[in-house]
Amino acid sequence: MFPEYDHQAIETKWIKRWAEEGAFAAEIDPGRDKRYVLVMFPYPSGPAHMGHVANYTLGDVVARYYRRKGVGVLHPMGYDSFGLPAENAAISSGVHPSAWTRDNIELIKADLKRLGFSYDWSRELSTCEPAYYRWTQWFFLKMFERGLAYKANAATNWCPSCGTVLANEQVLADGTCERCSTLVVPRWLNQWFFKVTDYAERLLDDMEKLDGWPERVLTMQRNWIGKSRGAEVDFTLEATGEKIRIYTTRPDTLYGVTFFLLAPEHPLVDRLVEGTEREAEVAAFRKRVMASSTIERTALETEKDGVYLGATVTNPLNGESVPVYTANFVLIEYGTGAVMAVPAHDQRDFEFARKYDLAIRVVIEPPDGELVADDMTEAFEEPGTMIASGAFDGTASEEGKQKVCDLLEARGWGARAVNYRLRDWLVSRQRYWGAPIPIVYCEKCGTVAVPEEELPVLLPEDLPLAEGGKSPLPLTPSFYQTSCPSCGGPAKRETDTMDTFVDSSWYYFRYVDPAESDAPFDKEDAAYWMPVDQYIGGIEHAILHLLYSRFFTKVIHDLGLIDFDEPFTNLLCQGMITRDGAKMSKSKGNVVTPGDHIDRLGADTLRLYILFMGPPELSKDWSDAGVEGAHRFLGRVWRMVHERYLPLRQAGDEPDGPASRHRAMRSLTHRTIMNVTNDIDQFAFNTAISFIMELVNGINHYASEGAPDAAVLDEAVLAALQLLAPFAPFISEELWSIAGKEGRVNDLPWLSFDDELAKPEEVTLIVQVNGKVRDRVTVPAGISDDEMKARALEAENTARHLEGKEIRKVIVVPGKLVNIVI
RNA sequence: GCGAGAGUGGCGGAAUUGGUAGACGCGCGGGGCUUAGGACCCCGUGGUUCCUUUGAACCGUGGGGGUUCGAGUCCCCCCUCUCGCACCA
Repeated sequence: MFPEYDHQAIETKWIKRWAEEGAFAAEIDPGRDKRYVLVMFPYPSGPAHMGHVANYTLGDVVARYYRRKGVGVLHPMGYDSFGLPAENAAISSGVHPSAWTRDNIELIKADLKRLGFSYDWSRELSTCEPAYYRWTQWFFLKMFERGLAYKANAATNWCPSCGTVLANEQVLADGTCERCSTLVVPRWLNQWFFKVTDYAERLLDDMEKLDGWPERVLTMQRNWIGKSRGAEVDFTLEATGEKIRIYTTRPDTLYGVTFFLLAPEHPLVDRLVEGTEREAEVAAFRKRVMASSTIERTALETEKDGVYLGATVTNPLNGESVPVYTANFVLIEYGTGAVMAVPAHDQRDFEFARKYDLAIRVVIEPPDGELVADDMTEAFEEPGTMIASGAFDGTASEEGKQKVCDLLEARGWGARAVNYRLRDWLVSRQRYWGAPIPIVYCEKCGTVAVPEEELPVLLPEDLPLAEGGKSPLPLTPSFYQTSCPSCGGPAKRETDTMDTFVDSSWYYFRYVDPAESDAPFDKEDAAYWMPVDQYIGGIEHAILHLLYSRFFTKVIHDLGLIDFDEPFTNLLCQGMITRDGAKMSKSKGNVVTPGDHIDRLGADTLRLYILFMGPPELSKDWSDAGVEGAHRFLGRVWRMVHERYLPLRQAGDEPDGPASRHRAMRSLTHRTIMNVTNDIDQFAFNTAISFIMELVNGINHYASEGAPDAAVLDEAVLAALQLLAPFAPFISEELWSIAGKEGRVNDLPWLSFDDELAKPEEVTLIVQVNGKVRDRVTVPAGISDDEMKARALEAENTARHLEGKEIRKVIVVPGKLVNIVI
């Protein structure tokens, strides 16, 4: 008898062994190719969940594979450890965010270690540690120096539940907070921003370099940046003669302007109605609009609404006078906050015109006929031919755009312009558990940067949360009272902290040298390891984290610290793990905890199953029965070594059966090496595993049908263990040593295969008659087309179908198929 | 509405360049071992029909057309689902 497969003992043993032997340390070796394999670091909110297991297993298999391919691998791990959940936990349970966070780091770390991930643990980092956030603050200062960090009044997204402002990217499509699902409301506040818009063009253009990224992520980023080309045009306010600038993408429709719109927040609105009978009405209107949530205001279904402002403007192109309204659908933050309205060719303007009985003038004629304004049911927004447009009549609208722009520029009425939907990144948060913004306000000197050598601005970790979960920082004089770095006089610190997305926008640089104390990272180390060769993470970060990281990398490039400007060469977006088709969540009660499965079935089983479930990028539904199957397979591998392999080495019987039987086994072995290698290269782990399963089944058959050839069996079993090692490293390592082999299987060079051996000796020839499969014939591999034809024609079942028929054509696919056309 | 992706057995999913549809696994059925159950091993498993058997025929990759000797794969039209963006002028 042989020992049972005791996954707990085996896994405990090898975790310890690998740690003692420093098996996964990343070392710089300029003579060797490198791979930086990174999986998005977790937010430590408790033990690991299945999404973590799926993500980190993927990364680990890739890292282990590359290591065995002989390249230097950097595979690090850390924690995104500042953030709101820590404060929410503090509110509900009274634990300090700092303690809560550090406890959770220990919980998730324990799970990550149990899963056998091959991290270089010496590089572990945590964004809430002063040694780390010191450099987050340093980057803020660099941004500030370059005018990329600025403070401004702006309409912000306020989450009433989180009690803080949010970045645009953190507001979901339904207008709710991405963290707590509360409806976000607008607030006009003085806040810190990063000038991402300065980089809009580069963020867009450089996507060309990202051919290792999924197309859908690039599309999402492209849409988010939202570049549009058009023109800015100055209209003249008739009462005062001052110019009001608008932005339009349709300069070709300038002759169709019949009214003019201002965003309710536009500063001109107040001035126009001040002291008039409309003042109260307009004020009430604006109050109503601004009070509605972002979602209400931006929903397509929201009815067009507006108020006449009692003013008129002149259209520079035709000198016409049109009325000025304020309207709910005009956004202050896009373009200039003022819009020319062309109801015939813009759906929103059309609806507004119908509601307020304003003129509709057709100036673009559709290719297929005339358009009558009174009969229109919707705006005509497609290209056409310009009409009722003076000298431009008869011009195609696309061409007209250019010609009108030429005229605008020639006359000084306007100019070509580009606009982006992308807004500057709002980075200040009225929260406690984050990196303090390193700024001081002095009555004399104004806004002053904290000098670099005074970093970090330490976050006091002994403060309880204030009333209602608010940040204690503004209430703590020992924190905010300071002296001005410039004049030495009394000054007040900024009490806002940074958005946690700032912390995570540069962490991958820190891993190259997390102990570095003179800089955020060592330039030479970064030159070796960066950029990240393979980044892996959830699709939910397609915009937020990935866009911010790209921005940071470009800034770091411009600071002269690196000579590349994209952080992630290849990106794999992992699908979600669901249960019964639904996202796992505590409220639904469908959470599957990895820890339980590791205890019961082992980390190897869990790793293997989660990869076997399906392609990485697909979302996958968890099955308890399925995971049992993976465990059963590992049991078969265990028995294969103990029942088939070990006894044979003692017995040494003469091999049974013809040479072809043994040659077929070798062929399967080599074919499996080929297939598994190809599949891992393409991240097709599910099929790679199924090939290993076939090999193991094949070995068991081979060894049970008669005495195997010792060398053939040796080759097959050892190959199976080596191929299995990246997926199930513990059992592979254990069986490797049980098989009496030296060293760690996880360190062996990746297997190569023999092309000739990988080809089977015999192939099944498919015989079709008129495209329908009628017979299968086993033939030697590599026979000629003529022989194939002959064998096909004499096949028994084929002959029946050919009886009395005339053969018109025979198609031969070499080595595969013969199709007889009758 | 715009953009991206996907529809294959009871289930998860396989199928270079068009060339055996359903690999591998789960589940299910049958058998072995066992006092019994579990575990394990062996066999079977898309549907329908026919046959005593060996077996055979037809249907079958969301629906409908098409190209081709041959279509899950290519082309056209349609349906459904998922995800992202949605008053950006």
